[in-house]
Amino acid sequence: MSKAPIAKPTESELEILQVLWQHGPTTVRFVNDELSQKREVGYTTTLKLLQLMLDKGLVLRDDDSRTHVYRAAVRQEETQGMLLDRFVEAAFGGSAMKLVMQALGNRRTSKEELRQIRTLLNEIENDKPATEKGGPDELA
Amino acid sequence: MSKAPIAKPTESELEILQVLWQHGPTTVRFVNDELSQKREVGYTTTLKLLQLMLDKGLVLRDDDSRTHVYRAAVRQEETQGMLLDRFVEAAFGGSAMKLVMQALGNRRTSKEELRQIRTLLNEIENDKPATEKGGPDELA
DNA sequence: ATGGTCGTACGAAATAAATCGTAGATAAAA
DNA sequence: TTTTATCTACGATTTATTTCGTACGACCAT
Repeated sequence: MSKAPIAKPTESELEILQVLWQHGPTTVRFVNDELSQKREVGYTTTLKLLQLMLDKGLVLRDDDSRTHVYRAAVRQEETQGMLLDRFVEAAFGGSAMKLVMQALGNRRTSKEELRQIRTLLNEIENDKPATEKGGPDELA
Repeated sequence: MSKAPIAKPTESELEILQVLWQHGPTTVRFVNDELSQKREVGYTTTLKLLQLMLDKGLVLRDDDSRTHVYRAAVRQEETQGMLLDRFVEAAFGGSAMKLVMQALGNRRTSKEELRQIRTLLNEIENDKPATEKGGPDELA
């Protein structure tokens, strides 16, 4: 199990990763179009970001054709978990509980969501392998 | 409505706020000592940070005596909530559910904590019925 | 008083992150 | 073929954040 020290993506990089996670391998143009729906971003800015991310190992690219195709090199869950750890530490003094309480307390949560959480709680309490880490390994 | 647009604290500023929230009004020296327990920080660095935070309105200070006393100007829950919103948006594409699931799933949570959450879930379900707010719904 | 300590103020350097302009190659259109 | 559009590379700038040096005044113990 190689635990490669994943670089922490910056906010902009995370935006890009979201696009790649959601849409799969794609071009700079596509990513830029996606980002542009939310805010104004120059094409070369997105390009530069992707190039930096390539250096950092956050993405991989296929440059067979002139128009390169980028894809995420880090898993969504893994990355989110890492960011969550840092965030909990930074904003909630390390208490994941407080975060959860706040997230649940100050938000409208649907019955269905509450049910899901109860189910999860049961799984955790029953020492179940709670998280199905399985999943197809289609990265890297 | 005094909805003063609270400035988003940076990571370092947040560290300082944590100290102020936890210990109440205190001096630069004390804050710096606290921070120094985790990592190396110069005294004037902490001082400068606090001065910048004063400008931003994140803290207030009593400079009656030579040794100034700083205190948080923003409330903990409010600030954490704001940061949480941003974080959920940036890292989890807006889905607080996913965040909670991940926070609960990937962590060893004590029985006591689980109990607290159940209690909270009950409160939410009874006291404050989940309001189906008509905002942009995230897919959970 | 006077030397040493502790405090604030503040400019500025060091670092990190995001943005953009321009050059040059390739492809597609006219 | 000439022109126009598209793409990558990459330096440079801008902006945000963090860090620190230095000056200088106040306090304290001798």
